[in-house]
Amino acid sequence: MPDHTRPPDKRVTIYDVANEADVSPSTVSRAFSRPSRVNSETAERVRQVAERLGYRTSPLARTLSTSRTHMIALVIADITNPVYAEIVRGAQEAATDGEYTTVLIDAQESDRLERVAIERTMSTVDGIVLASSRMSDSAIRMFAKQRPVVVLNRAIADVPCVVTDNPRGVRRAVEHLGELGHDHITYVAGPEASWPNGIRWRSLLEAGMELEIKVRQIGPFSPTIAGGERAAEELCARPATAVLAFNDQMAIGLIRGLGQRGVDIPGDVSIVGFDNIVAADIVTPGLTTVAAPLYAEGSAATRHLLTMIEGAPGHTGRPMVLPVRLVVRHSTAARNPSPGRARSPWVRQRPAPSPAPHLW
Amino acid sequence: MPDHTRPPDKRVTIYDVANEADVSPSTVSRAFSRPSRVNSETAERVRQVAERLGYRTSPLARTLSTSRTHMIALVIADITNPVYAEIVRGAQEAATDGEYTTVLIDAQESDRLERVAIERTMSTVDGIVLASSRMSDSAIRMFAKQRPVVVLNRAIADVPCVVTDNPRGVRRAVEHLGELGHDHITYVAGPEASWPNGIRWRSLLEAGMELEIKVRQIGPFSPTIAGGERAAEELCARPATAVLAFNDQMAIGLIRGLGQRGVDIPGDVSIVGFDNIVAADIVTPGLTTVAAPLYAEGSAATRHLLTMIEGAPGHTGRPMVLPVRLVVRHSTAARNPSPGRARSPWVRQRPAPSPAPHLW
DNA sequence: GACGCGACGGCAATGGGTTGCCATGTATTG
DNA sequence: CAATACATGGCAACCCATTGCCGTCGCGTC
Repeated sequence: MPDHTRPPDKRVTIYDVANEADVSPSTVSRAFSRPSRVNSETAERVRQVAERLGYRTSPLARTLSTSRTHMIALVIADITNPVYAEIVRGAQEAATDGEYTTVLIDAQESDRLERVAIERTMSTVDGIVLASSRMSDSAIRMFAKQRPVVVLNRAIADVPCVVTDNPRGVRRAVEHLGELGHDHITYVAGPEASWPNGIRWRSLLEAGMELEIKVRQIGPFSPTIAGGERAAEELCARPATAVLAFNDQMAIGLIRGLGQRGVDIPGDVSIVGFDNIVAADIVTPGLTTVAAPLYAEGSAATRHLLTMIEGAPGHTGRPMVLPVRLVVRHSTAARNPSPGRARSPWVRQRPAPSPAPHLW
Repeated sequence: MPDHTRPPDKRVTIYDVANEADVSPSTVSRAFSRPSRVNSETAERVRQVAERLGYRTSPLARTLSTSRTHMIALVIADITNPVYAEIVRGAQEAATDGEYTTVLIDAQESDRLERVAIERTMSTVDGIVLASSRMSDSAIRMFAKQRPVVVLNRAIADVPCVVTDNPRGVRRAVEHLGELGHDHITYVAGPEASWPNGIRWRSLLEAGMELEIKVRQIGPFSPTIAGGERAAEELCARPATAVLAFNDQMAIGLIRGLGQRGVDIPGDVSIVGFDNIVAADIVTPGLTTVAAPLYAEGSAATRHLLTMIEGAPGHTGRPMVLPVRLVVRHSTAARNPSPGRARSPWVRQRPAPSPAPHLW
């Protein structure tokens, strides 16, 4: 007789194992979830039987009684933005290490979409990482009341946060531009709902003050390549020699938009971005940018979330801040002495070439 | 007396509602999940009471009795590859429309990681979309036996598949290169475990046969920019005038790698990629590439999966094939008549510049 | 008036672990 | 040797909604 396993249409439960191993179901349960609570020999026997029967613990059933789903939600502002790829990786890794599964939510830059998606998912997850949330502080706090929440790239009182050192990043960028002779920097703003956008601008104000460099802001624009291209248009109306863009995608849009209008980069304008996405190394000229430890952001935030889920207080004091560094490439150069065209640095204005073929 | 809701530490269940509305729990349950099965007035009353008490149906408990989690897994080969962004979006949208939640799994180009992640998650989801799986056919079939599975970018007998029209895409690329005077095309291969890699090569063989263009293959290389750069090295040893790369990332790596070695693109070599990722429009020169309807891929696969979950047979006949188109940019040009340097088209070989600053 | 049928709603089992509490037996301590 | 402590394992309640099955009741029909 080959094997007398039970009818294959029925899944194996702790009761089956219990019968077979001659113990009670609770012992089987404990053998897996709290081995210390049961005699090691018994535990071993149970494990053997379970193995033989092909028993797999049902996470769903476990969930019902423990009300832990062992899932966390990772909410990102825009999956199309490559910055998030590494963040997601970092988060996944940390989650997997902790035996948690990650549900990814793409908010598509919409605070409404973000909110409804979270509402829909919240009851199914043990905690939430909000990466670059576009929601209001109060909305976030409301969620934080119902589930452990860690916020990434944003500082909110009373909610645990992980941020990068924006002030320092801006400072380094400004110093760099200052050393190149620029005495005026234009900030190309991203979404108003974006916290980094605000702090970058404020940091720029401050750094400008200290280093005696004038600053101004244009925007807001959408934090995409297209947004950067639109910013390029506007920039033409109010030329600048040095630009700090909210992020790399906008910076790349600027490079393209300005390039199409015959503006030389970095000859006429120096451009600095944020994030150091892969494409920053691909554009011509290579983009000088403030790099953040993306992977570390994702994993730090997630690890912190997991400790909160396990019951830790979730220290809400100062946000955890991660270091940044300036990556210098070729989109920044010494300020053009602009011989004789002080008022309007960009005199030549060749017609834009036919628009590039476009995406689906 | 302000309000006499039950102690706030306890969540509201159907039993609470049942008590309050003076019906049995089953009626409450039915009032929500099968309104037709209960008197409309009763249903309305129940709904009112539920509303007043702030009752929220617990998806977890529902899951246990229906054994439907209303979640699906979306497995992608590499979240770092921008192609997947749109696929994920399409899938999310379709899933959300069907009231399903998506669990994203990044396989990091590893078939082992892919398998263990799926094993870990399988019992928690109602179905799986496998986008560009790196697993073996048999592994996939095994999963398909346990849960509904739809495979994207790959054709496997007996498993529902969604693919893009690779043969046609390759054909168009070859025609394009042929028209430009190229009579020899080098295919730069991606991962051997990648199904599109295989079919693209076979399609190239076929198209070359018909159009009397010689073809050869080098590789495999990793399907990344770095992989393309390595391919560039190897390509230097065996020069070509026209290259078809497995995907855009490799094509971009080729452009950079060859460029650093002084090879002119498209003057000396024409390059065609696959996928039409955003960066294809950003490199210099713009990359000619075969574009696929990524969003549609994701949503089609997911919608099909959902119908299977709802009990549909999951037609496993021919795979569903989505159209592609060739996007011509500036990385392809008429074949250089190569005056006097027929044997070795790339004579000038300037020293590579210092390596670009690198990522974190 | 007897019978049949459909609408409505309740009972109780089900899904599969988890865990507080108690009982038993063995080991340690004074 | 009595008394207390600890290690083990079982009992049964619990998590919360779903659903097959049955009873009741009102209405229409022959």
